[in-house]
Amino acid sequence: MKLYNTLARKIEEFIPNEEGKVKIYTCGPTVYHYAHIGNMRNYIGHDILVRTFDFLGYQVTRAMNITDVGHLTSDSDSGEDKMEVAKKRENKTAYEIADFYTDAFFKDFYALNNKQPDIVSPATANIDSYIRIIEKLIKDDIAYQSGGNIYFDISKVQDYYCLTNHQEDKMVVGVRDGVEFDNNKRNQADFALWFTTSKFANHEMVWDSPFGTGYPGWHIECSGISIKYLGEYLDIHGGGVDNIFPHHTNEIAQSEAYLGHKWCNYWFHNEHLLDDTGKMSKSHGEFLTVSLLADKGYDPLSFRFLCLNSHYRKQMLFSYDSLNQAETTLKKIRNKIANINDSGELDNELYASYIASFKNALEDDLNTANAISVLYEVLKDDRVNGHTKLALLEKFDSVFALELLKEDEKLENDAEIMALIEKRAEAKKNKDFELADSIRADLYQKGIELVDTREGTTYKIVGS
RNA sequence: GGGUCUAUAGCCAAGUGGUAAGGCAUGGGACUGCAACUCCCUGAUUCGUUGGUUCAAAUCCGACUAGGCCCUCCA
Repeated sequence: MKLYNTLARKIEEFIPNEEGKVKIYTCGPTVYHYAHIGNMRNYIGHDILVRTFDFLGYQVTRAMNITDVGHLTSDSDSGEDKMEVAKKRENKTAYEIADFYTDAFFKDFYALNNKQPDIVSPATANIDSYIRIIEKLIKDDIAYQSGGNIYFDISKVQDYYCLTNHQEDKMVVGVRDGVEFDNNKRNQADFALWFTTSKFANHEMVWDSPFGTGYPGWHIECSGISIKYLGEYLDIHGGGVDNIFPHHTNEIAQSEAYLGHKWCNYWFHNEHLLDDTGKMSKSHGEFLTVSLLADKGYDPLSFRFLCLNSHYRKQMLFSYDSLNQAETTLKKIRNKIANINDSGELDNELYASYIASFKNALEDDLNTANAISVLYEVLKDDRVNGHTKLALLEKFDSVFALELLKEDEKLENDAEIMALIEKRAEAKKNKDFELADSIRADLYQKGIELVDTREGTTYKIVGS
């Protein structure tokens, strides 16, 4: 299995810490707002990673956090907490906000057929882990207290910028609005591990700690949760590319300073989804969620398919045009598969050969576009009998998760529909096409589409 | 300013030194009473521009152009 490793800035052979097992950590959602489809592309990327390891026979353990403790809008003393902003906006408690958006997130997450991570844990449920790490860092003189907060001193670690190649003296402070210089820090790039009440008057989410009543900084949660549930040695840690700096950089610094050894070997980053205004974000452009696409009549799996047609490390421009294409194509594929007769014995040779092609594509840094090409080859290959095709497609779909073999639903009024189909057949036989067409049109109005085949007429739900 | 990534047909894209996969759309045909579904046929003398290396370059190197992302909230 070859994977691009951000830490090495190249594609590398994946070697797990423990043979046959892989531990994966995914940076989860912040839950003060809806997750848009750009966020979801990242989770689809991780899902393909996990399912590929499943397919290859690894035993996967994956953890994901839910960031339910607010993040500041700035790193300095000023700025507002995002959860507090959401509270004002929606007139709810911070915990109500977090619950609401967590539910919304998972609704969309599962609509895309993403596998449930083995461990999902909210930031607020692991405060003890963060305190343990921070205490050790203070004891080791790597973290320090200043202005009521605890900061991580980046000058105490070797190669702080290992993920990015940044040169400190060339960095610009406050490139973005709302980011200000924090005078409490010893070094410009130091980051907060713990905030105390001195910084925020009405902060609802606070906990007691040896450093004062307050709340954790926004990098410590992932280290804390990962180490707590996945142990001291992690195989793969992932997220969106914008997490590389500072979030993942800081995670490496604090985790390795705490553990005293290398922590995670592979860093997996998904590129962004763009719209015509640039990076898809919560603040500009059309705020699109999976639920909104579903409301517009799209199958959420069409979006998944769209993502699989591209590569996770390539920026992808979202447009309705491309989504429509994806939806059409996915329907065609499902139709073709539905027309395959489950005949013949399993052809072991052809089966193995196509599985190998499929595996090759995925092992090449998750080349899903090529894996999909293998799917087309199977569909078109006359040498492969129906039974073998279906077996292959089922196996492929364990990674794609596009419900390629979804059975058409039988409706409750099946008998009624079959009677009408018979009536239409009779009418066609009598060349009464007016009646035949009106039956077809009526059923279409009710959401039932008739499909004429050589073997007779069947039906399906319109749009499926 | 620094770091980093990308550029292949109308669109999505594969390609990692040996002469441009695949899909969608388009156009034509078969099937059909007409449709839908399905099937067959149909596309790039050329890979952002420009130098160079090589017998050979979309692939390697340099320059340029355009765009994205990061530089302490962001997937």
